[in-house]
Amino acid sequence: MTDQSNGASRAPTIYDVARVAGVAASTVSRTFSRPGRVRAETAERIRRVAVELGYHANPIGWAVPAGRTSMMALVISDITNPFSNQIIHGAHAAAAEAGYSLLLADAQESVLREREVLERSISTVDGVVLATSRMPDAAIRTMAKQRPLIALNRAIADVPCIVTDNPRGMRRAVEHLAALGHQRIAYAAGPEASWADGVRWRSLRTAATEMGLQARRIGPLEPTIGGGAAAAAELSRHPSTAVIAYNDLVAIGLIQALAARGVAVPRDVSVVGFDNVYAGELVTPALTTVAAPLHAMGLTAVRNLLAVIRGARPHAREPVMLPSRLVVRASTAHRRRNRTSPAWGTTSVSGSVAKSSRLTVSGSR
Amino acid sequence: MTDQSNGASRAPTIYDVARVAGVAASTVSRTFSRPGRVRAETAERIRRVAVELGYHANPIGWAVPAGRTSMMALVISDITNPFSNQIIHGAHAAAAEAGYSLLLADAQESVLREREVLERSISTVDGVVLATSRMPDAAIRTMAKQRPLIALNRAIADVPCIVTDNPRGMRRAVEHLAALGHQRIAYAAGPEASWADGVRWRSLRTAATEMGLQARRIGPLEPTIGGGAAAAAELSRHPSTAVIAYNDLVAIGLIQALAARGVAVPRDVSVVGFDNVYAGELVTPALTTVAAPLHAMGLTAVRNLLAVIRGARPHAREPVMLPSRLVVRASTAHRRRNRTSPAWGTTSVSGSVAKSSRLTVSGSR
DNA sequence: TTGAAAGCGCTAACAA
DNA sequence: TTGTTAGCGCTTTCAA
Repeated sequence: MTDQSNGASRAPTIYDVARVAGVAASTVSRTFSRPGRVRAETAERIRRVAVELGYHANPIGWAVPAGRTSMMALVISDITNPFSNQIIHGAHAAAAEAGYSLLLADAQESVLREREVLERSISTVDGVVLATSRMPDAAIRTMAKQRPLIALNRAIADVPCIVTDNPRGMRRAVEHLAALGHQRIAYAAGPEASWADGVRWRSLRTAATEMGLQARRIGPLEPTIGGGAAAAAELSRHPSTAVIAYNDLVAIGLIQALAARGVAVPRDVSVVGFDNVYAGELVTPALTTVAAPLHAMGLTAVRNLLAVIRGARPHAREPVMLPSRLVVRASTAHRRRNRTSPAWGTTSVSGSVAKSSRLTVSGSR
Repeated sequence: MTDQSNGASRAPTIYDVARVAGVAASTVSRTFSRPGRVRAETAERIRRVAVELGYHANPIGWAVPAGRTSMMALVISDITNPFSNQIIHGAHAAAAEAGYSLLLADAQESVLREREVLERSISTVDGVVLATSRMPDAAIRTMAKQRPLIALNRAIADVPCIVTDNPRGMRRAVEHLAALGHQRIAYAAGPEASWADGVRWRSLRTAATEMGLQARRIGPLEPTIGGGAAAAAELSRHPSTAVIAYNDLVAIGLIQALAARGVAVPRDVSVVGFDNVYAGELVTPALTTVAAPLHAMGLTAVRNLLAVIRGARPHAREPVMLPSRLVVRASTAHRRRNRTSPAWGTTSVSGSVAKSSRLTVSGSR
């Protein structure tokens, strides 16, 4: 009554093929790994038997003697974030191109889980890309000792890193807002454990100071739509005419929540995001944002990791910095000069700029 | 001058620990795999040595005798599609919860690449979730013989499948449009290799016929924003007052392209999408869509796969069907009765419904 | 409670 | 060109 129909019967091994074909196991191995070193007829016979038996080389048997698995791990702080999508895509492309498989691990914005998934996967893979890590520097350094590791979107001494030029991007954003006449800029901050958040806030303060503007900080916030909504509440209490958000999601959430309160973007407030997430083009008003080359970052991280795996010495001294640029769309506009503070709480619609946010306001009342 | 600072020195093995601790390798193994079968003192000593040496069990050594790797592959037709995001998320959650790692493979909408990545990973993993596959049924069945496999979003005889209730979802959409007074519905079709596309189109035709409506098909289209734009061109030539799109991306692209031509949604045309992608809530007008429980699908697929891996007999007879529901938002509205065909090409704005799409129109002229 | 030995699927080194 | 042997890191008998 025993029923093995489940495919539970062991897959055929190299020995099965060898036996049926009447050759030594090593010959079978050679047939697949170095063809040419096997007589054509023999190879042919072996190949036929292999197909017949449904033999497929088992890479894990191969990985033991080789000491490497041709897999790399991509540990990412939050898969849900649209931010992740393009990074994953770029990383996967570079990995596949090199014959590597990608082990994906989601940390769900939790340091604990990040460490868990990292520890589980690190010994299986030849290397690790750690994207937007929330772990402390020391923990990351420890991991980096075990396996080749590259940190993405984070700078850590003695660990090869890839970051975007946040300071320059932030400066561009501030210059843009200054040119539009804004004098006080609020920063809707991200998670405290975020390295990028720290850099962005410091860069904003520096740039603002140099240009004679005022900067203040709201948060920390969840790096999500919900976080943006929370920022709106805070912003209502202490208005600003311009806000730079930790990321696009926060910016979008902020715009929506502001709209629900009758505050229109960009009429009353200008909003700038970070990351240039796909949805940012789609929303109304389209989001002005500091674009990070997400796809390129994933790509570069994996390529550099491969180089390290193959024995290159990472120049851990200073992080590889990828350029970022300001994408100006519709969520920023001239500060209105007819009032000193924006029309918080009023619902009057007038002026030409106002038209372009009319919908959002009327739609949510 | 040889410099091994690269961490290239082999990681410590169970034998290293055994030697230093002065015990047999099997004792070290036991210490970690079945504590309790080792004397407390000995175990303690071994553990201390392990930490000291920085020993970490190598799962690939473990996988050889065990014959399983505690990894599963998720092969997905297109990572770029926001659709994928939530599926991946659900799948990862279920896998992690069971102590499994997830090997992610992107097919980039190419049958060829799909087969490649699948073949590369299939023998490494204990099972495969094949999401939105574009491969022919026969090829999938062949793969399913090699390893436990579950198809997501696709029904294949003799292969365990998980699908959403497309017919019911489509019927809801049609009923909704009929109730709004629409009599001709255009379907903006997806890729020809897409199983879901076939089901959706057939369901639309059936539902339309039963309700005495007319249905026609535009496409095939790329399942992207660009595909939606292409549909807009076609739609201009043969107007309809209502369109159901293969997915949300097509719907969004269509709405945008229509707006660029001065056709407003939902004033002139009502548009319904499929999938309930995140961005659908964010766009203007917010998208009416047939929601698939994407996260639940990823979750269910992995859980069922785990069951099969553990020896359960999959009930391959009929696919597991997850419910879908219609999410009504702002991209659908009553058909305007003051004209027989919509105001294609005109730019007049009037009526209360019109207001809610004013922006899109004015913004893009 | 511990040790010795064999074996998982594969490759590499050496012999024939 | 092919076969034999040893070994990758680990677990699992079987003895002691």
